[in-house]
Amino acid sequence: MRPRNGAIDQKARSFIEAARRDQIVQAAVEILSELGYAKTSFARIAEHAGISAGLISYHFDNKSDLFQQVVADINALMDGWLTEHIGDADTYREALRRLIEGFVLFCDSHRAHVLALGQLLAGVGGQENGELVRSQREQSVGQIEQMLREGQEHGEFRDFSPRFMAVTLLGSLEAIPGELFARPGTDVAAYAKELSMTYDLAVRRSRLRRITRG
Amino acid sequence: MRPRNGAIDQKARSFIEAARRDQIVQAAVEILSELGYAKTSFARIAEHAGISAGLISYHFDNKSDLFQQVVADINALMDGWLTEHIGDADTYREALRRLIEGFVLFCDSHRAHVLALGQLLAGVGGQENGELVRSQREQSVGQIEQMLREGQEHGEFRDFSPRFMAVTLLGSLEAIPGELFARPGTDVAAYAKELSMTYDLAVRRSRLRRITRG
DNA sequence: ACCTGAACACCGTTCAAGT
DNA sequence: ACCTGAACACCGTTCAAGT
Repeated sequence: MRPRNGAIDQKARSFIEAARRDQIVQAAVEILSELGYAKTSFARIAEHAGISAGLISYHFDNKSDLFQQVVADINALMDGWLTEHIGDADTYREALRRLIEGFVLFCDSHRAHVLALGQLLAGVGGQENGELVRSQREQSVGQIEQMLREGQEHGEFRDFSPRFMAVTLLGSLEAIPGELFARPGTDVAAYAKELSMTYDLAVRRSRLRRITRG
Repeated sequence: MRPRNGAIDQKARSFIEAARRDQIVQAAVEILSELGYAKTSFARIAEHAGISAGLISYHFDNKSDLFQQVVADINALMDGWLTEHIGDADTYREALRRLIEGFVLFCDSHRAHVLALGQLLAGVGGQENGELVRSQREQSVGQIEQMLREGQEHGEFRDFSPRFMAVTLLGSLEAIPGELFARPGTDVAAYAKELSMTYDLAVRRSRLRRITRG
């Protein structure tokens, strides 16, 4: 029958199927970033990719399935970028700095991807629509949360709710694509420095209580 | 002391037209918050309001016009709430604290409104779609930016780009509705305290340099 | 297996027609 | 002025039919 399409678990796909899915996702990213969510349709994606609209439905269960794959692919790209950027930081404080500055640089150098992602992350109200999108976001929160918690356990960060701080930081990060779009001339390096410094001030132990170190 | 909230250019409207528009906006808020953006259609809004779908098009130029009115109305509601909550704060530091905690409380006590807003703020990529939505956001950024700049001029805050910090803070604030939706049992009062403390740490002058204080 | 194009139900918008 | 319901072009999805 038809290929099983569940977005997340990588089912074994034929060479041509994998290629088609990549092609469609790529076209979706470009249309989303150029025309925005409202004007993004299967017809336009298909036209841009030089295929029929029906073929998209053949390779993806539905619109939501396609968009979830888009989000997953961009997240994977970003994850690789950030992992490489964080590298072997000696301290959690340094890792946090690199995470933040790395994210800003990623936004700057992948504007189309990050704009498309912004179009899709949207809200969290729709129940069935963004099920997997929400779980992707939950994963991002979880990764940041864990880094913050470990930093606390190593005595580098002050006492705060890691969950709360992860949500707060992620909010600040997700505001960046919109800002770069609204003000394309933004000094990205300066923005990155300001953001990492701001969160360094927000999470560090107070001077008075910082006794032990290293 | 607060900037005027230009709540959309109020065209002279008849009593019945104003009532209909309010009714339609109200229905849109409920459908958006309950079903999410994807499932929100004129047909469903009209059914929920007990009118024909054509009547919505009669009172609003188009879908975008309706949604912009929804955003404007919710923003006006929030603006009133925050203005009252900030009140006559003695210092900018205190005003910032009240702004942040007031916003968290607003999100908690107006979940439907704030969820609907989250569905609409979405991305910034679509060119014609969210024109006024973007300008509303720009206005929010501008108001926060001005408060931060004045706080700097009064020597209460450290040296940072007010524009950058406003965008960063607004990002953290806009992450709240999603978090309250994802974790309805969140301790809202504690969240508010953590957030205001976090930004207090982020913007205050360093202990060493804080000499004068009026 | 892979892909197209027609068919279907639904969408936002328009508009002739009613009050 | 206010409102309806039919008509229109477009949407996502399905599916018979082609390779």
